[in-house]
Amino acid sequence: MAECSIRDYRILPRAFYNRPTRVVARDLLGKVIVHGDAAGRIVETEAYLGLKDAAAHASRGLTPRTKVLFGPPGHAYVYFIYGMHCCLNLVAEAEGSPGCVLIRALEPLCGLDDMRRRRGVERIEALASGPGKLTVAMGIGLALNGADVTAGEFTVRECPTPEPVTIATGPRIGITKAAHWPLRFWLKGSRFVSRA
DNA sequence: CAATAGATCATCT
DNA sequence: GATGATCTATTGC
Repeated sequence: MAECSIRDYRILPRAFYNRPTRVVARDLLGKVIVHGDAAGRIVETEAYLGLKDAAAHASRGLTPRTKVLFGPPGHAYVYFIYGMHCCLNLVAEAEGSPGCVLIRALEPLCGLDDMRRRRGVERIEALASGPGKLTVAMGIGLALNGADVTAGEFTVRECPTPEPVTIATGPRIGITKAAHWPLRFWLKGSRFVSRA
C-alpha cells in the first residue's frame, strides 16, 4: 500500500463515459480501476455497441439483466457467465443508449498479495490477464452490478503522469456473432493482455 | 507447444 | 432446454 498513492488520482467524471462506446473503450486504456485496496491499470478492452451489435447483450433489448446497460453512463455492468465467471463492463453513452466496454485485462498495481490469495496463483502476469481472472483478483462480483464508478470505494481513475502508450486494435475475442469487427483495444507490447 | 474437454448456472426462448 | 463477452487441466504431437 505504501507505494500506492492512487487515492490521489483523479476520478474519471461521468462525462468521460458519455461518449461513443468505441472512443470510451480506447480511452480507458491506461486508466486505473480501484476497488478497496486493490488497483489495476487497464491494458485491454472491448466495445459492445448495443442494439446494432449482435454480440452485445443489449442487442436483444431491455431485460432484467440488461437494465443497467440502458441506464446512465459511468456505472458498472457485472454479469455471470459459464456457470463460474463474472465479467466487468463500464456503461458508456447517454441513458437509453446501451453501449458498454468489457474490461479484459489489468496490470496489477496495488493489493498484489490479496490478488494472489484470491486467484491462487503467484505469477503477476496471471493475476488479471483475462476478464474472468481480473474480477476475482479485484474482488469484483455481482454485488457491484449497477454500481456508480464515479464515487465511492469502486472507481476508475486517471494516472496524473501517464506513460506514453501505443494502442493496438483487432477483432473481439470469444464471441460468435459480429466477430470480425475491430472493437478490441489493447496496449501494444503489454505483458498483461489476455493474449499476445 | 496446440488443441480440446469439462466445469457449472443465470438468463432467455 | 440451449446458450454463453471463460478458465484450467489434460491430452496429444
